[in-house]
Amino acid sequence: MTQIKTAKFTVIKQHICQKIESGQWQQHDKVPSENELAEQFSVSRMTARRALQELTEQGLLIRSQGSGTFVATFKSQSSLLEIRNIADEIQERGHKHHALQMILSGVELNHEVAILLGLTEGDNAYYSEVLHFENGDPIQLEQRYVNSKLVPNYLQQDFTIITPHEYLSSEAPLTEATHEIEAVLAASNVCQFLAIETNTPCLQVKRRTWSSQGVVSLATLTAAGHKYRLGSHLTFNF
Amino acid sequence: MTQIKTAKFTVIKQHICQKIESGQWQQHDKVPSENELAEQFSVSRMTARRALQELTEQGLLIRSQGSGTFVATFKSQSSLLEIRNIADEIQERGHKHHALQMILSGVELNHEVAILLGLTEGDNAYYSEVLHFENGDPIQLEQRYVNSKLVPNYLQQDFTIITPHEYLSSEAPLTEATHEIEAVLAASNVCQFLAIETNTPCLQVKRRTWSSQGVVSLATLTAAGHKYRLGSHLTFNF
DNA sequence: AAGTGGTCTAGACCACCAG
DNA sequence: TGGTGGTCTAGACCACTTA
Repeated sequence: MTQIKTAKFTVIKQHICQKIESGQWQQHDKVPSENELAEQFSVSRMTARRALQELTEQGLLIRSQGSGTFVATFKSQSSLLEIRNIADEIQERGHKHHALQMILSGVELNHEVAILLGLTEGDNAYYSEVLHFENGDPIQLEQRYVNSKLVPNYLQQDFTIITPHEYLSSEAPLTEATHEIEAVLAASNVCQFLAIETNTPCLQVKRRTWSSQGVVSLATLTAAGHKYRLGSHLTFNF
Repeated sequence: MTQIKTAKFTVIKQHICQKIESGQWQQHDKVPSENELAEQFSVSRMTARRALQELTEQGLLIRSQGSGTFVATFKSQSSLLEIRNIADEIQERGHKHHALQMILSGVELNHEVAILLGLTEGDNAYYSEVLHFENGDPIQLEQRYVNSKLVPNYLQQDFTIITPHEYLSSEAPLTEATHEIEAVLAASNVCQFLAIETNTPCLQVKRRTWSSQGVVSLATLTAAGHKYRLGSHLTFNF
């Protein structure tokens, strides 16, 4: 049995999150100062500070030198701000989703992917390529590396009946994700899959997802620019 | 004379950025360890660590416990989850921002733009085109319609010394925004401004912003795909 | 003037990865 | 085993805000 030790700053973060989530601390309430938290949790000020700092970066808190730390405003929402299942999105548009599983296999990691997955060059992982269709029209190619240590049964799935995202969410619940969005000209084989001309601009989203155990998966989602669009809606309620 | 002191960790960050950008440190090269940087800059390890940490969060570096810190892929990157001032973003990369004001005038609204601004076809509004440069390289074209009722003095500004975003934020604080992101082939005149070939894919962000009084502005931000990238970092603590 | 956050130091112990 | 990053401490000085 491996007992994973929870860092002290994580305990403090969770404590603050719980206060906010439960409503005990409302928007724009003052939260305890670094010194108060340090004393309360019997840690150094630097450790209490880190908890406040990270929650600030995550947008839950707002800090103001000289005056204090306050609960931020809720909140941003959008398809970019949440990780959606493409099948659900398509169905919500009243359209029909289906998928083709092009590749599903083990793979030996190169240096770059290994580092991004938190593994080592030469380690084995899983790789899948799934093409998603909306009303019979190919709309998105999903190329995905999966950490085989965290999701050992990935190769036994049938991704024509469940999306990789859906399966991964059930096996290793998301705790964190990063997106990088670029406009690219897709490789010619990708263009063939998507049934577009080779000089069509494509939106490419690289998504890295974490569970509490570490990096779960590294996905490259490519879609033709004229068929697909990302949206986000932010609100700032002062 | 106000002398702004640069924090030590910022100096180290800029040094590392410069090494990467100049090509002295290539992708996946190992960068100096915390201890090496601490000695080199005569700072404590915690300070050197902070520089590496923040650059990692910004996506320029990748860290791996036990093996070291490595250069990630370098591209300009901006966050999707907050509305940032492009001049600030560029300065945080240790680069120099400047802008050219191509157009600044009154304009009669067509049907589509009028509706998006919450006005009526034929109403007058303001229109600006500003080209943003990073280290002398044209990086983003900003085309913006502005609600003249909410920001009456827009035409009197000099957008080479303050960005439209900065000015609008001071005049009509943001309460809400929407983004739509697409990959497009830019019009030929836009390509000329951005100094790119006409078949280069571009990231195009359409941003509509609200203040408490209504729709403030409608901006189309176009950037070359190979120079610019959008990023977001999500956490799920709840 | 007191309290707050912002920066920084000079140590420490640990877990992990390499040779 | 030695180097790396991850966490943590117990101080310190500064800039800023509020009273």
